[in-house]
Amino acid sequence: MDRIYLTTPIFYINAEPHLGHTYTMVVVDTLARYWRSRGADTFFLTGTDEHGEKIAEAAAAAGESPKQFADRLSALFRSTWDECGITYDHFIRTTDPEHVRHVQEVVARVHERGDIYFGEYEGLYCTGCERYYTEKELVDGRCPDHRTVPDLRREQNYFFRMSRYQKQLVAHIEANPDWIRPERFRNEVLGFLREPLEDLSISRPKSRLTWGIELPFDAAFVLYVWIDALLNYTSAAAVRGGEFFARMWPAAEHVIAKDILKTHAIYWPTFLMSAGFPLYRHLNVHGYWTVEGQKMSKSLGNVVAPRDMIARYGRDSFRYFLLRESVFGLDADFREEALVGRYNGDLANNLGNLVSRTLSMVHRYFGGEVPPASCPESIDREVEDAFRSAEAEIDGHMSKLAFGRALESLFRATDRANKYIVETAPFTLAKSKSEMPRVGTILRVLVDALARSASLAAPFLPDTADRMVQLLGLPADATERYGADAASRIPPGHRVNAPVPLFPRLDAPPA
RNA sequence: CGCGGGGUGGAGCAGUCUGGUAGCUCGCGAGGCUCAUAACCUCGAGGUCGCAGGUUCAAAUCCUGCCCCCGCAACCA
Repeated sequence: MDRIYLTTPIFYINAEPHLGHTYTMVVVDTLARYWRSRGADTFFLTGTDEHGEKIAEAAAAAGESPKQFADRLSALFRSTWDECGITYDHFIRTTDPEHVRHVQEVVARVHERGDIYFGEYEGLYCTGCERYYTEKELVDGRCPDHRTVPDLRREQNYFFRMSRYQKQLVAHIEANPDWIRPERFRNEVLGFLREPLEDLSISRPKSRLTWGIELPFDAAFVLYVWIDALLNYTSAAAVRGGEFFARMWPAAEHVIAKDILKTHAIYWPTFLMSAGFPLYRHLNVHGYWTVEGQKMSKSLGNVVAPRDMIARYGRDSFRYFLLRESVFGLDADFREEALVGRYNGDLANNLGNLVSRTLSMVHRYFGGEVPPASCPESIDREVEDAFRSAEAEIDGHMSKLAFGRALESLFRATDRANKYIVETAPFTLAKSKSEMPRVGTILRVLVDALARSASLAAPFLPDTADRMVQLLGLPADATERYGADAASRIPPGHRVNAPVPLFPRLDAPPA
């Protein structure tokens, strides 16, 4: 696999960025950094979803035009990701003119193909919600939100012949067992698909909503927001030209949260089939975060804002916690106390301390110059092997999105290096002059271990890797290439900087 | 018979698909070291893997039944 086109959902801008969005971003950013460092042709797409009824309403409530509102919120998302150090390649907005053009082109093609027809929809409509409900969604025949009895309404709209592609979709899912992963979500989709698919209403009359993309074949309607939103994925590739599209789009890896499984596993692929595009390579579905055991919600007031966490703990610590403490695909619980525990246990005591004690000894015993490995012993190899194993394990885990496991592997290696210091006791040997060559060799092994740690940690802990590289006196791009050869570029006599604690220990979680 | 997730040493979790000495982090107890961020290292205590049956040479893992917990209005990854 030498190509990868990574996507996050484009976030709907009726809420501010929170823990959930951030998790998705961190996951994809980590994948992007990882694949880039492995030399893969990598593209990372994110953005904002800005059309639709809810945005129009929210804008009105804020006393702004929809476009003004969208500009403001989109900028907020973008700046939040910039502050988090997210390395996206393209930030798409569904209000971008190129996107609008792409959407209209594709919708026109699907229409020409005969997969869009004009029809009438009859359903139970709640005027308060401005949407239709199915009988199942109603509570005692009333709108669950407004407690009112919905009207039976008819509306004429355009429909996408989703039903036409059901068989083909089921066949694809069955032929590609890991196309939707983890498996529980694949099973859920196959469950949906046991029932006949209904065609999808893909228009809204302008009499009801104007904040959307106009249908290319009927100016009286705008496109249903989900079709508009899903097409962001191909849109961003298409604007880069046909060659880019042909090369990268089939390597698409979508990362989403479980709430939008149906749109991505059913609406999207059937629409792609109709449009004549290849399907994406994988749909990767993750779970939700609870906060201190409770559902995160505005009404409970427990929404975790990424900016607050970064301000309090730093980017890498927050990021580390999200990756280390969750299993991709399962729900996870965010507890600040646990974050502090991870910070102290893994980042400060294990990795940070290894950096500290190694550099400290290089300075104390060799004036900051990396000594030559003039006196090797067999135990030295165990440290090198630990990092080599870690690298192989990380590769295995990353291909399965097992971020927590990957980090575990990395920290097993740094832990091995910490034990090595006690086992070889260079600080004891240093008391006798004749042992100094051996002391130097031990420190050389440790400096190499630091370089390797930085290299392996870079996708997960980018700031930390940069700081380690700086402390080691290596060029800033030293972590860009991944792998165990990271160490080989440090010649004897190379000067390293004096240690600065990477992760000052935190005593207690703030209240 | 609504759907889904979960029940593994004191806490939080992994392992369950592809049965075969029950693992990780934290906490706890004892000892050690001093290069280091009150860190680090070693050893130890602590589990009938929700319950009951079944399959098997062998079950946390597969099968059956049962019990308990959580989520399923909206916001929303």
